Amino acid sequence: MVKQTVGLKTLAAHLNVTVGTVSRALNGYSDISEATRLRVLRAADELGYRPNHAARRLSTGVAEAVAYVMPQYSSSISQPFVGQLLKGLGEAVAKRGWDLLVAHADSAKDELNHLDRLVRSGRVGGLVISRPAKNDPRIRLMRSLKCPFVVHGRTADCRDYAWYDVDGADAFHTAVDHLVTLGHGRIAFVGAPLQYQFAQDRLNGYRAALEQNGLRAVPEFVQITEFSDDGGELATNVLLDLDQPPSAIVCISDMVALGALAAIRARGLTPGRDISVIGYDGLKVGQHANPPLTTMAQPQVHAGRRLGDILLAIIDGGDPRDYQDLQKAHLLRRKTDGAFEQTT
Amino acid sequence: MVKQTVGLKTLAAHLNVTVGTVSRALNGYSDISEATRLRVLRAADELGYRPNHAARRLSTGVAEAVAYVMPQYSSSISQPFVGQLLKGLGEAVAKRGWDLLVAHADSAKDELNHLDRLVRSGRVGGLVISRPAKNDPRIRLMRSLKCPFVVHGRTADCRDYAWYDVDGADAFHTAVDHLVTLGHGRIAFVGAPLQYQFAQDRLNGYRAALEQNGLRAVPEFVQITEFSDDGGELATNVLLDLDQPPSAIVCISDMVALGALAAIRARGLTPGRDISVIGYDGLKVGQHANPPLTTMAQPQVHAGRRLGDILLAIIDGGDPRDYQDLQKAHLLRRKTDGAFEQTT
DNA sequence: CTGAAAGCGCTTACAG
DNA sequence: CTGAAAGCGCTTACAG
Repeated sequence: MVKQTVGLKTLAAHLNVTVGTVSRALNGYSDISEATRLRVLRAADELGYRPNHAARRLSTGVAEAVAYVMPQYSSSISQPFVGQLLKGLGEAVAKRGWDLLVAHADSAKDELNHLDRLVRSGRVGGLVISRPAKNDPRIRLMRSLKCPFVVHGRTADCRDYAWYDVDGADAFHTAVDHLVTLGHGRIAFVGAPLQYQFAQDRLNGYRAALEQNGLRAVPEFVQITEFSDDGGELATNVLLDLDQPPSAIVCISDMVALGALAAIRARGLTPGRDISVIGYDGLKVGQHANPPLTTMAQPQVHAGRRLGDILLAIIDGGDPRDYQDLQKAHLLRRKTDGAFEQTT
Repeated sequence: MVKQTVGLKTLAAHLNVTVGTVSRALNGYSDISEATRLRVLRAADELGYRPNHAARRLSTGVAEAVAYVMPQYSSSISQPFVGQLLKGLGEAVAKRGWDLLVAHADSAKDELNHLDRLVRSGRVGGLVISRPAKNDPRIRLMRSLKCPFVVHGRTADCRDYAWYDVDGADAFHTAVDHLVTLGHGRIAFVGAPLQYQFAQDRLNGYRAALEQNGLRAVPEFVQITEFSDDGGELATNVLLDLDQPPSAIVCISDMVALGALAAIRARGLTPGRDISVIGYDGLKVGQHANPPLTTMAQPQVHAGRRLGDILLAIIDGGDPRDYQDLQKAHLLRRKTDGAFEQTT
């Protein structure tokens, strides 16, 4: 509603030149006399000129904006990193004076519609998609629209697009190896529904490590549950009720692990002594758990910043396949991993 | 970069009418024959028409977008709620087909500049500003630009604009009252720098409750520290080192309270028995603390949704003073509040 | 080096 | 009820 008070026209009149000249001076064209350029720049600054964004976009056809697609799986756990990510992303696009939009939808279908509208109406010139499903329709959509995008995470086949991910398979392999070193042989996995690739990756890592360490894969030791502390608590209770319960549990996230700790404590057992637990994420709050949670910590690379830089590079014409960034998580030992003790 | 493939022109040609007619049909003008409207709507749907956003904005002058200004104080604690808030805000604006932008800046000066650009270039038609300082320059800016805005929180003088806030003074009054009921007389406050109004409000509530309960205000019992768990730990150590330490501590946030618990445990004391702690926020993770954290929980009203609705109402011409929403927090007892025991 | 003018894709009075 | 046309505020070949 704020009426555009000073536009190119005002500026031009003020300086006794045409709007074309003002525009070229402002946009750094080379065929403008230094004197004119300076006069224009000064006047623009003094009068507080702000180019009308819509007009420029209509004229140039470039959106000067990208969107972040909020993860659908919005349980408590997903929240902490959203703020961080947005901050980094914002920084990356701000360097160029571009805008950052956030897109969100309740149902998958709404989301596709929303994204289609966003890119086809010319609102955004690129997208970052987070937490993809195994065969994510959003990725197919962006492909068909030929819209630049980068994925935070990976799908089953991730050869042909840009992505940034942390190696979940490797992380769970490491976690299991660590527990084996501590003497554990009965190691369980508490995971989330496998439609999300990250859930599958982490399970794969667990299984591979079991096999490589010559451990038998006990079917009941794989519990798929809700991606939350409550889910973790439920699943852990099932594990503890087994005739032969595990002596260690790797959890798909710190939040799930927090639930596992609660279940263990509720039985009068001590996590880290009677049964080991390792989480994933490296959340700061894990440090305040009871006892402090051992976890596979994600590298503190600023994922948002990196995703933004990648997206801009692709928009500039870079080959998406040149931007595939796989980070490793590392073991952060706190107090919930301990040596196996042949008590019972 | 995706060329606008089907525009009004394509549609018009396809239907043998003019673009004006198509536009009017699409926008629900009343002076269009039902038959034409249907034909147009169908064709638009079939051809997958998406109006060019920039063109429409240039033509109508309305931005069809609002921005959320990320809080500057971006320590770990601020993150959890950002995701939630954005989701609610997104829902509110999506109902109208508007976009949600996020703005963020490192320095206060950058931020003002950024916001000025955002509104004066016509990118957004309204703003939600969170966590205001006592006399927030962003609010002054929006006023001078006559740009609609709603504040998440309040400043010292909040009579003339729209806001949504939780009553921090009341919450800390309640917390202190509760501790007094439990027999505590030496109650400390761990807070954050007072440039932020919420920090001042909560301190005010603490002080008012002290006075009303006839308790002496001990200057050393007010500790201003960094807004984080580390800050809470530091401040609590100072309190415990006092000749006459407090028997209870109210903390400005759950994250700060988590730090307080760590400091207490480190001395072999038991929170909730030897010394009581009450946090603020009602974060789920507090439940997994050692022991589970008693806290003043914020109401589960969807703040983002509410902020969005308020902003849109104001943009529609509503009087900002009609949209001032003060919610109350409530005491959520877990395990860190206990009766005072005259031991020492 | 600068001016004059067309064009980006919509919306919306104004005729008829 | 529909058409013809101006206009939103920029950018950018094209002349000169």
